Amino acid sequence: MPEQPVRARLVDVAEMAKVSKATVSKVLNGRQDLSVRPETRQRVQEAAAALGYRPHSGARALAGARTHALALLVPALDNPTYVTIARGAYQRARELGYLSLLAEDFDGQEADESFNDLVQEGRVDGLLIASARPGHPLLDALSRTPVPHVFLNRSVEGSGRNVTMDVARSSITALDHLYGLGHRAVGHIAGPPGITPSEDRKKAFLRHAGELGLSASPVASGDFTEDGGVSAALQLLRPADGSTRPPVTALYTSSLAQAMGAMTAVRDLGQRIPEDVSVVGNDDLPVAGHLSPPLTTVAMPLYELGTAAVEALVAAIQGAPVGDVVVPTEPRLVLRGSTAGPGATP
Amino acid sequence: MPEQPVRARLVDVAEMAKVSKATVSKVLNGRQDLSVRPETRQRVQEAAAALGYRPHSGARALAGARTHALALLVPALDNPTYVTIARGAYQRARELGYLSLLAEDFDGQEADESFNDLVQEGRVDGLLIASARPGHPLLDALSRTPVPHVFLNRSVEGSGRNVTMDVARSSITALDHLYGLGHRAVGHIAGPPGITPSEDRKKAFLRHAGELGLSASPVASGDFTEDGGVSAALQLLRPADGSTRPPVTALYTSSLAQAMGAMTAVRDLGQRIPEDVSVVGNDDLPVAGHLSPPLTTVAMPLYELGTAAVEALVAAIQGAPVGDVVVPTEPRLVLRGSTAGPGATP
DNA sequence: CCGCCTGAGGAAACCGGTTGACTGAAACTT
DNA sequence: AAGTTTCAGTCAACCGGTTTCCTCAGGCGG
Repeated sequence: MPEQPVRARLVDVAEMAKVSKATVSKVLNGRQDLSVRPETRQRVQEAAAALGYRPHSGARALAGARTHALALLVPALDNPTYVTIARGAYQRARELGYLSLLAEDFDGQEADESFNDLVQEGRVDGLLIASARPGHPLLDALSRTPVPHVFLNRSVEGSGRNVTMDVARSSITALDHLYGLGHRAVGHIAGPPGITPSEDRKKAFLRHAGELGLSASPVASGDFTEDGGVSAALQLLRPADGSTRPPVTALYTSSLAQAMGAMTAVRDLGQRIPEDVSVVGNDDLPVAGHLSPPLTTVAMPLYELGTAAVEALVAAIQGAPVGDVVVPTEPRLVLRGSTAGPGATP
Repeated sequence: MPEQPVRARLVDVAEMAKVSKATVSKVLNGRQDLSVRPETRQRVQEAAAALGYRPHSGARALAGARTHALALLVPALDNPTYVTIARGAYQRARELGYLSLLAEDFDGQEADESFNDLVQEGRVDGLLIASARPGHPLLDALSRTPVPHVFLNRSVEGSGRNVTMDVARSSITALDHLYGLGHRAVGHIAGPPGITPSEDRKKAFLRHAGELGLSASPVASGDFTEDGGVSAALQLLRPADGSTRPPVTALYTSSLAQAMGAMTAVRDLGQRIPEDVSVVGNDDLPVAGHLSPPLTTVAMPLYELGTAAVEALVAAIQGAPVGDVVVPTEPRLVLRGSTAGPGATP
């Protein structure tokens, strides 16, 4: 017969420590509004530990306290960028006594589902939203049923609760590197219109291209996927009439997947990387080192973005005023084999 | 002042429909132990819809009913294999009235955390475990505090609750393809020892290699990562003393990442793909099409694995006897550019 | 006409915590 | 010595559902 080591409850701890439920609750939650003798406090803590006591999340949530859970909404989990962010969020949440759940929000389609399941059913205390874009159904739901939240990576203008990285700086870093190698005609593969970090990266790219006096700095947009990278790259690399060589000697892409697509496109056009065309990707992830050639990237502080977003959200839940946050860590160039001077010999 | 459109509660619905809480609860949960007039039923349903009523998950959980949530524990989220599985699980869970949460369990390190946060705190009704391996701390926790669960992909011998795919068939599919192209010396890159699907794939590989009478069928193990693929490939490709050519003309890998690593290794040895060495990967995912050359893979029914696991778990939660399940969908070869006959001309 | 059954729904206990109001004893004032 | 604080904790209501046991009204058979 399977023994039933029933979960220890608050009363069990109380009984064992010879105090009341109230005292146990207050001690374990570290509340100040109660004075306890150190020895009592210790008895309670020992009893809780001995019984392996874990408060029932439903009961806590019900009693008006919080669930101590957050949810991170990402647009696509097969984009490892978000996995890194999620790890940072999970870890930091844990340190702050929260559990971070992960939900995929395929560009808005599942937003209402998630919102209902997680917020309306009272499973979480707040949302980390990485899937925002203009007109996203979530924005609507949030205005109808307010719940603590922050936007990360993709910001929402005027929300006053954006947690972002210095994406402008990433364009500058990439461009400076390519310029230093001698490139004077550089193309940029941007993300879909309306997605903030992508727009910002693009603006910074164009501005800095102007500052450096590049002879050409065309931009093409595409999804953050491999396919998006392929088609955008083909636009940028198509030789001008009468020429046989691509109009740019280097590409800087908005995502890692786009960089992979761009590399495919370059090769399909019979060009070599990096001899004919250099490629720099955005976001450094393990795969980058395993492409051929290994991809030079701009490493963004993704993990820190996750931790910073959690910190901001938890502060908001605890009543602090929110505000826009920019993760202080600077983008960093990771030099690999996909970049070289224009016309380099193999 | 921000209006507070307080969540509708059960009583609100009851009031609006002019019935009692009990009736609303029973109607909405579709219980049979109550007879209601169709018109009453309808009034209740309309009221619930009008108020946008969603039951508070904590309250439900407390009241002894279930949380209607499951958790899927995967060993690594940056492995897109698990993302596909997770999507299948999420979708099917939803259809069955459950919410599927996702938790990363870095090969056991976070298992206890997750178990405590999710199971002990009563957040979920059951676990989908994709991160099992011999000696995993979770197995221990499960025996101490029983909770409905199934193992997927990585099975646990003797548990009688394994949901798996026909991995043996995947080896056969890959090998038949390579054999058909003329390969007689094929190497296999397996996963770490002790991980069931990897062991099974390896055994099937060796058995079928024997059946086909291959002249060589060496196996090397490595992590499921790119690096694991590189080092295993280097072992398999090292020319025998006195030879200048690799001892095998094709490689079949246990994961997609390993295949990417293998491709890197092949190139680093100055060999061409597929002219000198063909490569077949396991699991078909979008990236496979964007490598150079595009990777031939054996597509496994990952999504279906997720759905099947959820079905098994939900059945278990509802008291049905569990049992081992093999997803019926067969592995399928996805032909791309990384395979050709041995010694093919470019 | 009375008792019994059945259909439709209601009353209230309960799940496991949290929380603000309250109490008894000891210590301190005046 | 009596009143007032402070300390250390307790009491009991409450959160929002679910579930078991009832009740009530009407129909039916005898």
